[in-house]
Parts: sequence; structure tokens; C-alpha cells
Amino acid sequence: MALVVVIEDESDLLELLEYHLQKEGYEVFASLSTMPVERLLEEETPDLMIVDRNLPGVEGSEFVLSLRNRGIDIPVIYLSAKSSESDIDEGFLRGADDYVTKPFNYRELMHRVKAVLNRCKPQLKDIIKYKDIEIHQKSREVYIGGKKISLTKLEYDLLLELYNNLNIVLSRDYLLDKVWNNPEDHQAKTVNVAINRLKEKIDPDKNKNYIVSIRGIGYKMV
Amino acid sequence: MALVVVIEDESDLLELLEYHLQKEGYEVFASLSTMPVERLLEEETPDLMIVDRNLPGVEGSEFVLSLRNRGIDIPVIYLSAKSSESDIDEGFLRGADDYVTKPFNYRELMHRVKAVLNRCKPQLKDIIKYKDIEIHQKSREVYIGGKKISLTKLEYDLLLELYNNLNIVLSRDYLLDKVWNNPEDHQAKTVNVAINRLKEKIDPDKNKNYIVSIRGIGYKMV
DNA sequence: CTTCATTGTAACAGAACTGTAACCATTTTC
DNA sequence: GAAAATGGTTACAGTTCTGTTACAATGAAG
Repeated sequence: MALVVVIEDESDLLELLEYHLQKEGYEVFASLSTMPVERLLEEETPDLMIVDRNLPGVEGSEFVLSLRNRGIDIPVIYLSAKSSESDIDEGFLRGADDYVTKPFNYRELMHRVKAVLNRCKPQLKDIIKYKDIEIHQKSREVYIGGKKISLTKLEYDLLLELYNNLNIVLSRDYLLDKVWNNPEDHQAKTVNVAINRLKEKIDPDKNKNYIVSIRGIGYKMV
Repeated sequence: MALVVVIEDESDLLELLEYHLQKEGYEVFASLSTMPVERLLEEETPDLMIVDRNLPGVEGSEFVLSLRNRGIDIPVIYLSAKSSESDIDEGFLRGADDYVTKPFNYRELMHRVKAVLNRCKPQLKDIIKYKDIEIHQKSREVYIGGKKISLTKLEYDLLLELYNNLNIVLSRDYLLDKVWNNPEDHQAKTVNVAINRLKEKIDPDKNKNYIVSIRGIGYKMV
């Protein structure tokens, strides 16, 4: 179930929005101002925000812009009384995913909500590029400097786990847990060998040093 | 009402395109990447696609080419930042019906959209060609290097499923789910035998390697 | 009812993969 | 600078996975 945040300073309208969204089966966090949403964002990641552009204090678009600057890319639908063309363009430029002008009917809004949620479904990025490495997830192919190399399942899984924790040191126990099926049956040294087999394949000349060992701790990818 | 698909990775631009197209009365399916479109194509047949040539991951032209190979002949208008003559030629060769270079004005684009829609009457190709393989969907005939081979229903369905996921590794469980009627009644090993019977038929000399096994994962067609 | 094509299962063999252990290299500690 | 600890390298053996084949079960066609 998707979590939808609504920020609207007219309380009547806010209630109506909350009512309609709940009826559609969404979990709703309704707020009269941006501040409670700030607090919410520290703990949860909503799937969509519906924001009035004309809020007292902080303008809705300012708020969204500040979120975007912080790297928060939650989709946004703006509500606005204005409807002039130039205003809409500015709104889009400021990071909106859709735009509804008041007055609006709820059917249309719900349609747009559904559309935006569909469009912004978290999608697995198929091709990961990092430095000289390309990982094609669907085909499970790995390229180093454009040249395809062949990794075993274990090596591939290990590489992906390291990539997903870039610049974070992972202990051997952690890696055993994540990459191996039955961690209890294996000893930490097993990781050494696996790591080094992987290193040999992705960096045979040992001059790229994608994976570094942190003595006494584990390994990390940099 | 015509259904227009837009694939554009710049979300601002995507929104603007969607906005303008909707204003012209088209039903719009806007997407930041090709994947949601793949899913859409399983259920609907759009009348036109507007595709950015420079998409992250799969290049727009690659995507269109793969559709063409699958016998999907939906008209395409490319968007591109490039505008050199040679680039345009290549774009047309790869199955474009029209070509617009950024920056462009919307009036011009809408004009071209209308023109292409008028020009291209809906048609569906049922002959898939891929490498040496020809699949005639309506007659369920398969030709390898021009020579007709006879596949059982299971083999044909399996081939089509693999073809529809070109270069994507499919697990045995996935294949059981998709190709077999009652997956629960069968074991994963069953897939091995079916795959190898299919391989024997489409590549008896074992030198084409259309289907490769990915140890520990499953199979993929390349 | 018989025959044949199709498909699932089981058994086996061969190949690929991976853990272990022994040994070597490097770094740290005293 | 020597000892200890840690990590890297290598070879080998055991395990797991896949391909192949044979055979049985099923269902369709005649």
C-alpha cells in the first residue's frame, strides 16, 4: 500500500483530499504545513506527495525544491489556484511530476495519482556503471573496460554485494551471511579466497584496486 | 483516441511532452525508461512512440531495433540532442519514422506526431526474425536458416518465452511458471530436459549457441 | 484398441565450481 | 629486527550442477 503525503493549508480541502485518497486505498499523511512532513521524512519515505503551491510561510515549490536539493526524489503533484501557462512551466521546472489546478475534480486527481505512482515505481536499474565496471543485471554479464568477463554465480553475487556497499567495509561474517547460502558451514577464510578470485578476474593486472582489504576488518569496494 | 508512448529520461522534458500531448487529445503513456514500456506492450499496442535516442541503459535506438526484430512495427519518432547528418541517417536506418532534434518547439513536434499517425495505419507483423531464426507466430512455424523445423507446443512456447526475454537470464522456476500450465506439479529439472531438447532442434550442430545456461541461475537466449 | 508423438522422471557421467589446507608474503607489534 | 598476526596464492579434492540418455506415463490420432 502506497503512502501519500498531502500538504494543504485549507483544512476543509485537506480533509476532503484525505478522505478520497483513503477511499482509494492509500495510506495518507495529511498536514497543514511542511514542518510535520519534515519530521516524517526522517523516518519514512512516502511514495508520493501532493503539495499546495501556495502555502503560508514556505511556498510549496520552495519546499519541494529544498527536498530535491537534498537528493529526495519523491514524486510530487502540485495543487494550485493559478493556471497561467508560465506558472505551469515554472512549476514543472521546479520538480513536479504532475500539476492540478484548482478547482479540480477528484476523479481526475485520483487518476493522476495512480499514473504518477505507476510511472515512478522503483525500478531496478539494469546496467550499473562504476569506474571501469559495467554490470548488466538482467543478463548477469560483467564488462571491464568494455571487455566481457565471465564470473561464476558466487563471484557475481559477491561483486554486487560489494557494489551495493560502495566504500563501506564489510566483514567476512557479513559477506558470508549475505552471499553464501549456509554461512554456518563455512569459515571466514573462505571469503578471502573468493574475494581474491574475484579480484583476479576484474583486475588481473592489479592496478585498479577496486576491492581493497582492510586489515583486521574485512573488505570494501572503492 | 490514439495512444502515444513517450520515453524520455529527463523528467522535466517528459512531463512537458506529456502535458502537450494530452492537450492535443492523445492518451499518453510517459516513461523514464524502456522497461515500463515493455510491460505495456504485452497488453496494448500503442499507435506511436516518441523515444529519446540517448537513454541510460538501453539506447533508444537499440530498444526500437529489438522491437522491430520482434515484429513490432509501431511508428517511432526519435528525439535527439545530436543533429549531424550521419547520425540522422543511422537513426532512420534503425527504423525511425521521423526525427526531431533538441531543442525543438512543441508546435513542430505536434505537427509531426499528427503526420506520422496519419501516414501509418495500424499493422501487426507476425514474423519474428532473430539471427538465423524465423518464428511465424500465426502459423506457429519455425525456420532455422530458412529450413523449417518442427517444434512441439512446449518447445515452441519455451522458445518464444526465451525470445521475449532476449539476453535476460530466466530461472527454471520462472520458466516453469510461464511455460508450463501447472508449475507446482513439476520439478526444476524438467526444464533442463526441455531446454536441451529445444537446443537439439534449433541448433543440432551446437555451434550457434542461441541458448546458454547460466550455472546456478538458469538459461538465457542470446 | 493400437500406435505414435510428446513429455516427465530417474540415473549416470562429465564439467564447473568452491572449500580447505598448506604455504608464502606482508604488516604489525614488541 | 624477530615473532605474531593477518591476508594472498595455489593445488587438490569434494561437491554441486548440467547434459545426456533411457524409460515410463500420458494423451492424441488413426
